[in-house]
Amino acid sequence: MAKYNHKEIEKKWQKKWNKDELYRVGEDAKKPKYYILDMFPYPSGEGLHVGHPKGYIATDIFARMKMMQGHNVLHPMGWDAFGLPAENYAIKNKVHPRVATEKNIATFKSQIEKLGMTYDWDREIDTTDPEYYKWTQWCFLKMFERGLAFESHEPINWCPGCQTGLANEDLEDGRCERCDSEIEQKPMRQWVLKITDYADRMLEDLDKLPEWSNSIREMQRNWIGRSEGAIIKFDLKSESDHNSQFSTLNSNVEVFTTRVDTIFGCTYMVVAPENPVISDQKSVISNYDEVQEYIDASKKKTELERTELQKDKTGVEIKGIKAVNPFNGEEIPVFVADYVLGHYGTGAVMAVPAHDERDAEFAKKYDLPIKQSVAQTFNGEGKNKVQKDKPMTERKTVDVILKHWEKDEYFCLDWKINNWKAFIVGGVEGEETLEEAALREAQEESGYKNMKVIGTVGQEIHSNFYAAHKQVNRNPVMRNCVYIELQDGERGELEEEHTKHHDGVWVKKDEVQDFLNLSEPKIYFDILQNGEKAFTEDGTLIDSGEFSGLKSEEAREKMVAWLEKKKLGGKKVNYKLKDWVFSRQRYWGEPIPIVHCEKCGVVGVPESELPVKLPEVKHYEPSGTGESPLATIEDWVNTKCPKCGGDAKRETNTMPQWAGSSWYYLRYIDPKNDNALVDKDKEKYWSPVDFYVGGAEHATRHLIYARFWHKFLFDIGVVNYEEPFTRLQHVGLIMAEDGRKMSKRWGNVINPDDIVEVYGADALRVYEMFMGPFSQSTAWSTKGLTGAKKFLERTWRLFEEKELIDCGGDCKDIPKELPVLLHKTIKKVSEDIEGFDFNTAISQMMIFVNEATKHERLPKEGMKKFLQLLAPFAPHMAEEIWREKLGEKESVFKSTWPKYNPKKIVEEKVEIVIQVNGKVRDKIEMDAEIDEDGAKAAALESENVQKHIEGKEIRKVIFVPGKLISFVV
RNA sequence: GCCCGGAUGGCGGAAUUGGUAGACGCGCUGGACUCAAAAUCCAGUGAUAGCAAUAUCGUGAGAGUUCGAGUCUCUCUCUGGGCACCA
Repeated sequence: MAKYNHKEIEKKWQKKWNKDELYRVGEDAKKPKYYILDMFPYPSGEGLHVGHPKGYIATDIFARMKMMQGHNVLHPMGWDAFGLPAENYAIKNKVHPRVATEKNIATFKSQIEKLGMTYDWDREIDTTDPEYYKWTQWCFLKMFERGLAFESHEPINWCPGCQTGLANEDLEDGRCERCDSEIEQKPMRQWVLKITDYADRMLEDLDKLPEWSNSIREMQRNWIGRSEGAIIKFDLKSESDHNSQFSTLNSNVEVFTTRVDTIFGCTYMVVAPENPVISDQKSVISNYDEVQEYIDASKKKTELERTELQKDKTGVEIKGIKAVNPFNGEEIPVFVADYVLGHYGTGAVMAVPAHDERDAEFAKKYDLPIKQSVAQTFNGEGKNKVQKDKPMTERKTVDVILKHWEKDEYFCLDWKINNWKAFIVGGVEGEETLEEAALREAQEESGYKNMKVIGTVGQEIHSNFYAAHKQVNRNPVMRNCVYIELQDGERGELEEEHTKHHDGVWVKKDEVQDFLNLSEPKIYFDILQNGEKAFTEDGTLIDSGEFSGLKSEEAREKMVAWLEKKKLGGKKVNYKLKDWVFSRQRYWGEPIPIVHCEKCGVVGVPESELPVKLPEVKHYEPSGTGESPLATIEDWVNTKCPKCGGDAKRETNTMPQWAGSSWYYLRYIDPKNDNALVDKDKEKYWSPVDFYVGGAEHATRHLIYARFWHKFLFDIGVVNYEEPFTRLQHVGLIMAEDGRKMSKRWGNVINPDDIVEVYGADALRVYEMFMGPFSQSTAWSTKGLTGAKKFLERTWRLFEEKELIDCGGDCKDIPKELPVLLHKTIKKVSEDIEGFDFNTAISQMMIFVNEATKHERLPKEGMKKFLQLLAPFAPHMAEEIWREKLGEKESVFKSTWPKYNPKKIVEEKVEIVIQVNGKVRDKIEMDAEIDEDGAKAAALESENVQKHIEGKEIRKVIFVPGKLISFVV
């Protein structure tokens, strides 16, 4: 052995491990199993760049440690190979996608193998292999049999670039995720999977996944977008020509709302352009042409345009009809506007501009009435809390915002008792209007004479509190606010009753918010400055008939019950998640195993005839007519109906790329089984996937689909547990050195093959794990890579140049700090690999190597343990030293992972920090077990501590054993 | 707009329950070796003042709690990600 030659070593051990079948695994009841999984890659034509294997390196390190800890580890790899790029490449270069795919897989595999991975290649899978997609088709048939896969003619997302329909999950900001084309809505025949049937279960079971990050669970919750509300029927009335009276039509419109409690504030209704009520009522709509014109215009807009213009809401009143609010019988106008979406809820909403921002915007633009029905509510806290045994009184008050006659200042009251800081507030008496009361109060409390009422500010607010000085509850105080401007400074004498409790002060505009200490005046002043926004939170119902006075939540329950009793609607749950549009009009995907028979209709291909193989075609181009290229192959399309034997045609749509990846992790368990998707016993042994590692971009696509698919397989008894992935970890990207994403386009791609050639696979592995926290994205640095390489070389030299002393477990003549450090290192590296904190694990190993380098003689046993820790990170180098230098007979990966001895990481002497008033003044070495008195005595001997304590009294001593002692003087 | 993260030296990043901020690596500076360079090794490296001991300041900004705050609370700024007219 001499110089560290990575090229020789790495090739040598890769060959040897392969030959010895080191990574082959089978079911072994004696060992605990561990299934660790990488998200399998799409084998693109560009090959891997150094960022791609980051996750694979991490799982490999993890897998190796688990192996050494005695687990039976399943760590497989495969290819998600159906998809558009291969097909587009085929179109361009006239190469069959199969050929291009095979070539790409070979490239990927060779790149991955050079990194020294533990993959069991006997279990390799490829989603484009008919033996694999047979089972994808089988899953589809099972869903079809249970009504979960069905044909639909609803308009779907159509990508004009890719010439295919897409699922919602394939869009990004209204554009095609793949080619960036603007998406159109196109009605066409589609296969759809009823994923919404599983929405609630997918939502609930997120709580069973504590080892998933909160952020991804939150993302899934948002994507599923469950909202609970009510359906309400509004009867329609039409205007008769003669007397402009409205008469009841035998028809109604259903709206969906989550805020039925605001319904007394509903002042109009809006239906989506797609809502069929418009054409149904054509005969009674007096401006039908205008309405139709609006609908046509909004149909021309793409979804993107409709949402991009979201600030500017447009709409047209549908004249000749009115809707009737079932709660109060009010007749309200009906509008058509494209801010209401056809595909969500019922495609119609009750508009409550006082309590919904979008409705408010529309109402302001078209000058529609705004009517408050829910009051913002404050409840007193502490001393101000309502006391049940004291009398309850209602009271109506007005807050007065009084502006100075020439300066930008406002008149406020500084209360001597209560410490309130507020505007003038007074009761509204008898028949007084708000304005009259405000004017009277302003004059009484301020003494100024000439003032002008400008208008009211904001909505009614309710306050519930206990007024201690009167010993009654104010329950509620219904407050409003009036804005008044002084005309001049003429002022009379103030009566004593108005000065004894508070002083009047002028406060500059910018300081008013800081001055005020009560919520209600703050809200009013904010509205005066910044304009009014709809109040969209819960509160107390007002002007809502029999429901007045209820809290929003209680009101919703009672109102839904009322609707159900009267058969005018009821409870309803809606989801943002849409059913999964599952057919693609492209070639390179799994054929959907369905035939269309003239007699029998849609018939599933019998299981015995699976797989339905993808036929050879001359052209892969999409037809553009919404049919897949398969439609042109007559002898494939024309077939016999499996039911009646008559003429039938095959389904020519193919499945989306997500299909094969929705269940692939199950096939690794039993990749060659021809009789079942997976053998039941094997499935029981290996599943679930204990740990799943991959990119965050799949949080709402692959991971939604796979969870759905898995739950379906659970329901039909293929798997024995409900959630496929127990622990989930995201890989952070590796950016290029210039901070941009690595891409052919920027010319900043680094190929791992080149790095392996120059620096070695081990250096690349160590570097990528050392770059930073695993889930964080970090820029590549070739300088940083040399640091990793240097660390490996220093480690190599340790075994090359130092004298290794073989003295059993317990060496007397070696530096005593080394065993302590070793056991600390064992602890840290083991825990950090488990937690995926590789950067700190490596840093700890560096500390160990730095210390060991200082000594000439090292304990052999300890150094072996260190080598075992290093082995998962730098497997080739570790194996070389283990076998060739230390002469071990078996692979280091067959050795047993070292355990740390808790007793050995306790140091005898520790540095105790001495603080005076929280500042570090000295550090003294003491016995680790020293008690407070001992530490205190030692600390007080320090010169520097004495200097800071001198002449002062020690008031308190805080002692943290083994850490610090702190004096407060 | 809403929901999650994040902000620490020249750079990547460390820091159990609040308890020595800057571990480890890169870079930089000086030195050793060398005819010289590379490689390697040794020392130094948050800022300011000082020969030094040491002192003061310092974890995006501002307030607060505490003997003590990168860590906890509130407000704000910037930034990454997700969702977005979802009624």
